[in-house]
Amino acid sequence: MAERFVLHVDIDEFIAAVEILRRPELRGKPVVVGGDGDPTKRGVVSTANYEARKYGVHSAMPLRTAARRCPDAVFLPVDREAYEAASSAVMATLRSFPGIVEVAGWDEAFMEVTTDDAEGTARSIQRAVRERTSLSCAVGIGRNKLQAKVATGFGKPGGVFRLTDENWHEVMGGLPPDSLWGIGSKRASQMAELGIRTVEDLLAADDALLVEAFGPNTGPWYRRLAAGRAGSRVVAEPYVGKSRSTERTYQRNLTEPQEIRAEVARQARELAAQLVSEHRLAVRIVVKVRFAPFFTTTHGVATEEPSNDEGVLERGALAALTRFELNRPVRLLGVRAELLLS
DNA sequence: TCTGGGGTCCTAGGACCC
DNA sequence: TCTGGGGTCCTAGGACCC
Repeated sequence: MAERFVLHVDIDEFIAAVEILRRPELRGKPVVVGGDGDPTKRGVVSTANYEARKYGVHSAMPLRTAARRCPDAVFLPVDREAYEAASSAVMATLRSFPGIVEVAGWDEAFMEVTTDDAEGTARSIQRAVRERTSLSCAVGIGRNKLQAKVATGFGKPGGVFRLTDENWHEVMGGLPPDSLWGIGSKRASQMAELGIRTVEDLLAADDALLVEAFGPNTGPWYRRLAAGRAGSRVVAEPYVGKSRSTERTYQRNLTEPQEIRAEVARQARELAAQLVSEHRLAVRIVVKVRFAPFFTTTHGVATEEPSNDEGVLERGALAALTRFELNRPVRLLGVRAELLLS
């Protein structure tokens, strides 16, 4: 009997894999992609391949740390366009299967399928992706997005794993809460202080305690995560963004107010051009300043009217900038536009 | 040791209104 | 002298994800 399943497809070491496809001589060597490819500069690892991970290199690690842990690694710059092209090829392959495909990032997607052989379907997907893109993927099988997403982690690399109500408790019960999709390390530490050290503990936790610690919506939602019963429907419609932003970390800290203003103005104009090309209008402009060593604040202003005019965005950003006390060195500046939802 | 860039969603406090 | 309670909006910050 055909049943409904949610699958989660996740390309193995996606960015590194795309790079190695066009530089076959790198296969088998440790490869780290991040920043502009110079590991002496400010920047972090986007993806490391499995050879580099053996040395303890992982995503979001500072490039300098990665270089120290694995000095022999090949460091490559991020090339968005190449990954977007590879991603499109993967998604087109997934859409060739019957069912709903929801893109969830460059290298992952959810699918809602109806089948009497979920594992067989997952294997067919893996075969098609490999044939058409030369990329390898893991597939998680669940009854909702949460189960499918968590399942994929057990299938990596290249495998298939099923996680449903039948085995959720057995597989997840003893794991720490940050094994769940939506709970990170900060929440896990806070939970540990409350005596919640496993998914099972979280499931058994007192609702009032969770509400007090994490808020009226988030607290109960965490318990649903622990039960493996959360996640929205799989939808094919592309997501309509609510904001657009640009930001930049400078290789040397900025100290001159004039230079800081010029950079914020430049980013605001760049953002305006992006909004024009997407036919979107900003209703609010928010400026972000990260002071050295690493302290971040934001201030925003409403635009006089919804707009994507270069002058309006620049004036808004500069107005927001006046709310900061620029008395310390600045390592990052950013401008975000909150968009009119039509 | 040093910590990117692009996003989303939730929370909490204060303003404001009835 | 003392001033309730609820709703909504705005704003900044924090957590999380890829």
